[in-house]
Amino acid sequence: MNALAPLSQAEEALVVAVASQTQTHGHGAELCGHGQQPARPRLVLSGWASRQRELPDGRRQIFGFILPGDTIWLGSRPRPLALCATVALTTMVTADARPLVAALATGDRRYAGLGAALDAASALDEAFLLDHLVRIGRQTAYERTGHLLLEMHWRLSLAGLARGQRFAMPLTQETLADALGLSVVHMNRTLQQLRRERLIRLQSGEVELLDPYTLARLTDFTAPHLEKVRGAGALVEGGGVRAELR
Amino acid sequence: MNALAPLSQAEEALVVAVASQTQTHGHGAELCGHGQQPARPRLVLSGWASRQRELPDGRRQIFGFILPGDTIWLGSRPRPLALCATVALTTMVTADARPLVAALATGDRRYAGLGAALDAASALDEAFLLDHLVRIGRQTAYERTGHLLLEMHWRLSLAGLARGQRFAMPLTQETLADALGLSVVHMNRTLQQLRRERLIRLQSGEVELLDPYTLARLTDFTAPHLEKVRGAGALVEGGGVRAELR
DNA sequence: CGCGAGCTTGAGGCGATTCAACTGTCGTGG
DNA sequence: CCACGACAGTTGAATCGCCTCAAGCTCGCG
Repeated sequence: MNALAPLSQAEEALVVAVASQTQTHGHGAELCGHGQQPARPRLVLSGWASRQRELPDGRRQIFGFILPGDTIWLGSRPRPLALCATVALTTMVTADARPLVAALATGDRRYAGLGAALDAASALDEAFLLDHLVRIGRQTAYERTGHLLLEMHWRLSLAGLARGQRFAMPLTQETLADALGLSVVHMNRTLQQLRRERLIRLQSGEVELLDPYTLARLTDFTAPHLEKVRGAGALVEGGGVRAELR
Repeated sequence: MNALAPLSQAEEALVVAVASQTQTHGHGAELCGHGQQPARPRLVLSGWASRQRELPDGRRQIFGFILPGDTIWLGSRPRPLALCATVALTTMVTADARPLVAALATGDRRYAGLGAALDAASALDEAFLLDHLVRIGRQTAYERTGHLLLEMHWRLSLAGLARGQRFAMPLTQETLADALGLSVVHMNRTLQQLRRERLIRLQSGEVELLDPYTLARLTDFTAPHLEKVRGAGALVEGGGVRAELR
């Protein structure tokens, strides 16, 4: 989170304090039903979730993934993306984030960094949504898949959860397919093609990008511009204090 | 706009005043380049625009359409959707909306309705983005097309720009195709199928929904819930004072 | 050991794309 | 007044990307 805006000591302390009050969600648990407000705002400490919608006949579209370090339902106002069905894809550990909301609500300027970080996160969410639309609307299965993997790597790197070009990716091919608008079978074949061309390694829930630059060129991937997302304010890259996420 | 939140007389007066200072944009004009801030916030009085992104090889994805009554770049903070390339699809007339921004910036409670309407509009924008993702990711060409037409009708009705089941739809099939992730040729054939099955009429820029209920069922369309979008505050449906848009 | 979930593979088919040509309707200018 | 080009829409034919159905595989786990 301090990669999105520099946090003061007071703010970091607050985050660490919040992280002591945890809750565990099993695989498949609904963190938020479609439409109604979720139980309470949460900070994700570990595990992956998806925001999604299902059609009456069973088709599913995943809007995006929630990764460790992300927040759920922490915006200043209700937003459709935050209100849609949110489902745990792995077992997850989350923390009750009400203290963060309370701190922000005071309007205390000591927590300005926190507010900036949340605004940046919300802007990033929206940017990912646009990328996702381009992927699904105008890219081939091959491009979509590579592009999504690069995005995941970028996000996890920002959160300090990637080791070089490798990262844990606990999603099934069915889940990836539902995110990318593909069938499971074609998802499988597409991943195999990426492996065959030595662009990725993928086994037992771990991805390695073997040639990220080529992959980025092939899939037209460019990393988000953090400066834009941060707005005019915070410009300093955050330090390394995120032990609470590991 | 007062369909999204009840506006006071002062607010309506402000909107009308703004609408006197107009500017005309030709077909194809860029209202906002990709990435950088647009010249200034604007209120659309007539004409359609699209928010879009283009890939280096020429493929184009349209994120959504901007209709008369919509605002451009009026949010409280920079948001990726508002920052992406915005192009006039017809000739447009827009008004300089800086007075509205100024009024909001005063924090004056007399302009609370205006703020609520803009928040609601922004939430609606995001909701449309999610619908768009489902369309493109998980619906057939036939479903996508019908669904989009229903959405357009709903939006135009809200703005008082539909006459019953009929409305002006000044988009080319190429534009529709780029929104729905289809080729022009297939867009054409899909529209013909909808006509053949007597679900729509479409000629010389005017659409008529011949059987909206069947169409909604076939395409899994449900109108947005205005109450949710409005937040807890404004609940009263707006009146009819929108002469400035006609 | 047997079961289930996820992954893999083949075969066949449909939906959507591409290429290419043709039509109709404008507005323009000779 | 008509020739002209530009543009949107339409149509046919061939092709391909992706889907569906179906079966077999692998692995972890009770």
